[in-house]
Amino acid sequence: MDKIGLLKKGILKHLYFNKQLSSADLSEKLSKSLPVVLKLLNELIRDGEVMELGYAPSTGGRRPMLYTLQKNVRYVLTVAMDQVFTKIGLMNMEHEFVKPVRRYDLRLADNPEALSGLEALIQDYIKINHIDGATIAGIGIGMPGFVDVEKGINYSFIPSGEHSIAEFLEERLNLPVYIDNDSSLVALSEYRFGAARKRKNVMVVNMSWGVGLGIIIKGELFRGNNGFAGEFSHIPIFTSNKLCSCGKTGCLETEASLLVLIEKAKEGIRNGKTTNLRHLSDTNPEEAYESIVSMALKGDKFCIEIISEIGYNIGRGLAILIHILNPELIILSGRGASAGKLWRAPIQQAINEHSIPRLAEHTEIEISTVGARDELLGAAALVMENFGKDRRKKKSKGTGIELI
Amino acid sequence: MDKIGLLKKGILKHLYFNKQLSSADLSEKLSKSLPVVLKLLNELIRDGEVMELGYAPSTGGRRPMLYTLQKNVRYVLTVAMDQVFTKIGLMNMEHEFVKPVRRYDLRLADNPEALSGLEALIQDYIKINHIDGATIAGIGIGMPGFVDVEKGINYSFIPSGEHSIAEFLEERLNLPVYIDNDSSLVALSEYRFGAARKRKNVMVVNMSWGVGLGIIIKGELFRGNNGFAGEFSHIPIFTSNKLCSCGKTGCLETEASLLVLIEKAKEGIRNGKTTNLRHLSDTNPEEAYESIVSMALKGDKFCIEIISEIGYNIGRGLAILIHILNPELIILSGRGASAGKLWRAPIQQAINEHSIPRLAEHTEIEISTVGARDELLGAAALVMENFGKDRRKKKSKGTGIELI
DNA sequence: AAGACTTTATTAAAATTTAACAAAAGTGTA
DNA sequence: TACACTTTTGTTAAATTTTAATAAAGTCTT
Repeated sequence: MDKIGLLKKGILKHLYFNKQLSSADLSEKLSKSLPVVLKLLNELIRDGEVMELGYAPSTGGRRPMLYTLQKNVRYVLTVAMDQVFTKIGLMNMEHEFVKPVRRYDLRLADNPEALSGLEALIQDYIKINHIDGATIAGIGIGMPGFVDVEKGINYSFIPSGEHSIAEFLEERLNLPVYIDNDSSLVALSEYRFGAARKRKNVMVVNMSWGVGLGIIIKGELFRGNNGFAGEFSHIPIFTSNKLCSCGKTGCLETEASLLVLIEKAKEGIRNGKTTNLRHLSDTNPEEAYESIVSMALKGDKFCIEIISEIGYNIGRGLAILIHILNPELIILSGRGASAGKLWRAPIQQAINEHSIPRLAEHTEIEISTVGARDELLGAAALVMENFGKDRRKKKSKGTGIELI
Repeated sequence: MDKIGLLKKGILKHLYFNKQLSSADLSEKLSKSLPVVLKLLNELIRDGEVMELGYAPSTGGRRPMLYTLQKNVRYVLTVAMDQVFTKIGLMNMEHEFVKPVRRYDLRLADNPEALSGLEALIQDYIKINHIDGATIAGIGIGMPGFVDVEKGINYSFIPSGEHSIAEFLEERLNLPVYIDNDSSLVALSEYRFGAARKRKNVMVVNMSWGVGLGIIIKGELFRGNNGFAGEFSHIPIFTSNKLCSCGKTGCLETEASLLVLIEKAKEGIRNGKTTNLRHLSDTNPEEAYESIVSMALKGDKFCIEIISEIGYNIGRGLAILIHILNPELIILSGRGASAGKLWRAPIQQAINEHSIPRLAEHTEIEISTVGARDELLGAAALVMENFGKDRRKKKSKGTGIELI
């Protein structure tokens, strides 16, 4: 794509994340001069992509014209995968679903056909909803596992050999495709639409069957050297000998995931603890978790207790994060955020006990309110994040050559 | 300073870190076009700051002219502080000392006069060595404690109230002053001159009386939100009840610093362990540490054992780092690096036991060879890192204003 | 050894930024 | 309330920078 095309996309990207901006705002965000920005804006208006919204109140001088996106010109196809289900939706430029989200069965574990299966689902969704490819900015896919975003490979699921999943789908679907780890996308949606907006250094904990971590550093998603950063679930901090799914012992996950919460609840019920909690489903952890939370929110002491235990353990992990990365904000997000402020006290307690006060007092703790929509929204953000970026990798040359 | 002045400084900065560069290299590093870079280079040559070095070998085309700095035109004043001593030196553009390094007594703990004391030392050094301020690019100071680089405040030592230490010294000395945490500077010098050159995501462990950590992320020193990132010493990962200097228990430092090594050695001697180690100084930990290392390097089994124990504990901490940040490289640096490869086996052992293999295998472990010069060198790098940067903070404006 | 391809340096053309100015509003003072 | 002064946006003109074109110097392939 040519240079000014990329710039126009850059404008659309910023308007996507900010709803309305003045030419001066865009000039600053794009590091381009006002004359250029205004020229491009007028072209975008002419093409029906952008519209004038009216004047903003003065901040002490002439009032700026505000610009916004035309709502129904471009869309993003979003995909959120977990171990058993794959959800697909279509969102407009105002972060709303314009076609109903569909939930497909697609098992990831030990499924050599996962990739072609995924392609078929997307094709199906496009076909059923009569989606015109020309209106699609791109496809964003969130998936569990070790994802190397740059190589486009998932080392845990969706085998694709040495080939890029993203490139494979791009060729088949003829649309830009971006993939990322689910926890990273939860973090991205908190950064763009949730409690982490405009913040620079934020840790987003994805409380779920494991404990994921999305890291925002200097206003960008940080993925580490191979895209594996944020493996919070498996930091070794316990001396109990519980075996973890990863083969080690002492992982945070063995004492602090929602699955552990369910285990504790079941054990309590077996041991005749005083609680209103009744039988919990063995096959549907989602349901079991929601029962525990709703009981806890109604004041059930046992449920509150076990949630506190989990929270305290999470807090121990967070204390380590605070020491190493000194973030301004930690957000508890993902499925587990529905327990809301029940987490706050035990987490804060653990942080107080295990951190240097000067550090802890500079880090806020927030519970996410964006919730379960997070991952599909994050996948959409992933697409728009890359909108207006040149995908071609520039070859790096060595410097400091020998003198002849 | 005007724009082209900053650009020229930018050229000098890159030549400082790279010795010799072609115009094409500089064009890429500065994101400026070749014609501009060549114009500026010619001006710098005319002013006697830069010289042509000759042609580099061809890489398949016309040979590029290489440029380098004139050696004795500009200097950097470097200061490295620890709890009791302050070292000051003067370095040229080839990272060599041009005046002897002087060691001054300056106690930091509970010293309300530390700041004026520091100023006096620098004044003294300038005076004694007849240094012409006009030739100095700036003053870089490394110091222990919680340092907020942006505010220029050290919250642990060198009380300056709410005022900036850097600005205070700048006014008094009439030279640009930059301060930073000692471990950050060790990391910076590894990044610029040591094993971390050209790497993007590197953790540099500063093995000393505590365990510091300097974090390089995306090719830049990462300091966290308040400059407190890298408090590796106090991550809570042990269940032993040893009280730490910070008031908590279980800190890495209580089981993994060089002071602990000395303690273990003394205890061993008291208990009559088989070792060639004799009496260790109670007042000079530096000397005690060096005795242990030299014995270990000669093959003393007991010394090797206790070094291994410390190494293993460090490794446990590193395993956590690897999970969270997925670095490409971890460097063991600082005072403790003199034990060299003795660290390697126990650290690797701990990492193998406590990390997911897929993660661990992507992270190299290196022992620093730069060694004790690190901190003064890092302070010089800090000055040049900021050379050619506009120091004025641009005021950030809010976006997304309401529509009228 | 000739022609195709690379890379750097110089120059000319195109594009962008900066600066200057005009327009529209707020602020302060008599 | 009128009028001068400051602030901020939008437009036009001048200056600068970048991109493209071209020349120069060298490597590589057949």
